[in-house]
Amino acid sequence: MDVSDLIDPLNAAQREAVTAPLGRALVLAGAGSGKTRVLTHRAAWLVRVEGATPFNLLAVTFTNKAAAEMRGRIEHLLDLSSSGMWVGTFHGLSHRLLRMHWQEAGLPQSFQILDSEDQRRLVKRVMRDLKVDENRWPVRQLQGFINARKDAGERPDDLDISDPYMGPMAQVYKAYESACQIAGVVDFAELMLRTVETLQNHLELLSHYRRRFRHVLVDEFQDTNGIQYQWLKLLAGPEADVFIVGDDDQSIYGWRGARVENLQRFREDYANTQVLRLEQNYRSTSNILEAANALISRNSDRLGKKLWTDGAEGEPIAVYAAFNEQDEARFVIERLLRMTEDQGLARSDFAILYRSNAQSRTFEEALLARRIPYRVYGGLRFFERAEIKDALAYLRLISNRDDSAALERIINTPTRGIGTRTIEALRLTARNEEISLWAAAQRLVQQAGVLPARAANALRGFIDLIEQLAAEIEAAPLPDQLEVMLQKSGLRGHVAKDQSERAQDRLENLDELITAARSFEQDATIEEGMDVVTAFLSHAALEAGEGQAGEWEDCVQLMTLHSAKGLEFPIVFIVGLEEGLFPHRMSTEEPGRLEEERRLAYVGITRARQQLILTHAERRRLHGRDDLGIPSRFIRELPPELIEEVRARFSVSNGASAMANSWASEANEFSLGERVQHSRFGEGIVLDCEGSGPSARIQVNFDDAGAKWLVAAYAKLERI
DNA sequence: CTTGTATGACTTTTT
DNA sequence: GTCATACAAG
Repeated sequence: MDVSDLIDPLNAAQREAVTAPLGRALVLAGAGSGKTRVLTHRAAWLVRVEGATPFNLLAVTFTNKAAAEMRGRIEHLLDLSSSGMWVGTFHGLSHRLLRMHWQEAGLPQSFQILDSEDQRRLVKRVMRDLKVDENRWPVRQLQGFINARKDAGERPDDLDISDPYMGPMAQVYKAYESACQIAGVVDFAELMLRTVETLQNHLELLSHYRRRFRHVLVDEFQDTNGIQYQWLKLLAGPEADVFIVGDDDQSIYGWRGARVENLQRFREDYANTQVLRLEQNYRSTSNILEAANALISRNSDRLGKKLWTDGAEGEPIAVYAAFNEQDEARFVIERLLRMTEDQGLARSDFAILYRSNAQSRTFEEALLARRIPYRVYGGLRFFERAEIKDALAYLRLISNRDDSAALERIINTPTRGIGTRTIEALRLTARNEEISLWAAAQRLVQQAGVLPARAANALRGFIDLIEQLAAEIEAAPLPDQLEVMLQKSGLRGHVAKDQSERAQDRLENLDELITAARSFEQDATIEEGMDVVTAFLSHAALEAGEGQAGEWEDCVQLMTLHSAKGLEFPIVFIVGLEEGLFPHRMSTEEPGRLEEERRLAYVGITRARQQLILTHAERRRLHGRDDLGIPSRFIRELPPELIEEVRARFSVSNGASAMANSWASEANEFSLGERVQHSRFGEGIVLDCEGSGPSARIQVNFDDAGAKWLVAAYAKLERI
């Protein structure tokens, strides 16, 4: 590919970014401004024009999906089928470094990765051992605390143990850390922190990588947290060429430790940073863009950026006030069906976005009832399913007997007569001797009289089982290892006898696991010195897989606003725009968190290419109770001239919601289901309304004359 | 030790 | 409404 092919498809601003002189460049790239394109073209430019080799590049993002896309596009631009490029996620690349330098990192060679669930279990275990009151310090909170400390780069010794509140938490952190070390496991945050520490403590390694990675590229920089920033600063030394791309307006992961300030900090830490802005949007109509601009302009402390387009104005933004969540779903689906017919759109052109996962259910039910194929993103992923994790825990234990987290998971799964008393005894010994549960088990089995005979026998049976499995499957291909293990451990039988219709699903999942192992063994490139089991287990933890199959099918897309980031759709519905839901109740108190909610709304709006439809419900059943919904402030913050109220109705009987709706003062006044009288057609029931102002139309099902659409301004309907 | 029922919590989520 | 956990009974 020619260099001009690299440059020609770009606009002036993009071109300036791609061809920026070596040094530090910060690209503030608005939604839909072609940031991924700029990043990948920059990488190709470095190789083509600046004389870099792919070997000199380090390109980092957050998700596996984004990393895969980035790699694919760069390789395509460079016409390479594979390369020595380090392109990946922060965690994936850290993992790679730790595998290569496990000794320097102080880890066992076959260390394993704890996912969030494993981590929570282990934190809980540690808290019980320390007799920390779980009512006062909920496990999740402690887990969050530990991760937040690690994300900030802090170890227990950096904390104040004497503080009455912090103290116990710091102790749990410390005990958790040593439990991980004994078991030879690391959590996600540890991957980052341990990498940073390893590089800091081994300057020869650091300078090796700095010499190698002369060009560092980072996407979604606004999502970096403290430790990731440190990580980048370490690897991108003073000499490196650094190219970062981000958008402060799309920072929606502050609650998980992301620090937008890192964008500013980068400018301060790296002198002579060239700041470039990409403000031309190629995605959305100008109506959509203007709405997004108006909304986000209400936030303070922005780095400043205003999106524009020379595209068409497009449709106004439709706002629909539903009575309840069923009506909301009905409206969305009817709209959707009508648009597929009228405009020849595919189902996959529609996205339904919501604030929280619980909202998907109503839409799923409605779609199911109409037999419209759909796909829900998020939810339980493949490698997170209980039966899969049980199976993997056997592999973990076989490959590392000290992995106590794995042992606890399966010591009595399937049930083999090892109960809490026995496990309690193991823990006591393990804690006193500072050894793993496995070592404790061996010790207790050998010492007669410590355990009741029956428990000792059961435990011996378990130890023998693991040893036998280990001997038997050693050196076998991975899928065969799994097969033998599933059979001999009794896990498959255990899953099969679970009497619910889910048993079948679970068995299929286990088969799917074997299939996954087979294709992994065939396709994956495994680092030198890493055995295939370790690689497979790491893969399972780092890439938990999709939640649902069937990506190829043409279906309506349902997802949270968070998971929509980075995607785009011709038609976008944002539903549940009510105070308390979106912005979420828990984020309305602090101004900072409210602004993050607003950015989330901004992200949602800018997903839409052609049309944006917003809905809110007056009543909503949430957590099993009925709630009255006030339309979200985010609707009010949009310029009224860009909005078309599809039908705003007032529930006259209800003072609170009528007041809530008072902002929509020009809307017509009939409710769905209300009985009305017409001079010619007689009595009927309001079925539907559309539009607002003089052109508003209303559909009434008359008792005698049947369903009719009427222009509200002329129909002179009277409420009965 | 297993099973069933009561209780309470309950944004967002990638790695 | 649903999920996970806690506790009591079998």
